[in-house]
Amino acid sequence: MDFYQRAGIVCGAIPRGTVASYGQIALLCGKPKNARQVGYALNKGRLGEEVPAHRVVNSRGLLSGAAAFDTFDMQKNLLAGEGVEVLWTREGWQVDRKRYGWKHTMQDAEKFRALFEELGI
DNA sequence: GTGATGACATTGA
DNA sequence: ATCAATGCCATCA
Repeated sequence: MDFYQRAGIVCGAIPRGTVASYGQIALLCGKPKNARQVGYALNKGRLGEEVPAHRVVNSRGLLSGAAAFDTFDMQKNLLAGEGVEVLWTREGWQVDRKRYGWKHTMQDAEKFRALFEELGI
């Protein structure tokens, strides 16, 4: 499904040291309602090894916790390695989206849209 | 085809 | 702020 190709591209475009939400990815893929599919795609490794799946969190900045990584705290460690603060809260491992959230611009969205059209996906 | 599942999001109490 | 209820939609069984 082309949605997964798009998701792969968008995830790969998340800047180092920032995180993006599932909904944000879905939105940039042109499918605002496919947040769940983004998670599904990342889980099965459908997007390939080189895709930085650890930079994707939910709308509240919470890490998945799912063992899609080798160890449970792998995602946290990868983020910490990029300078992202990951805090242990009542909810779980969490990052401050105000500070580390990817603030994509309108131009970014347009760029992706154009790219997808060009690739026909 | 039908129904359950899920790394989600939003809304309303 | 917190929690429950809904909506969502591509996979799978």
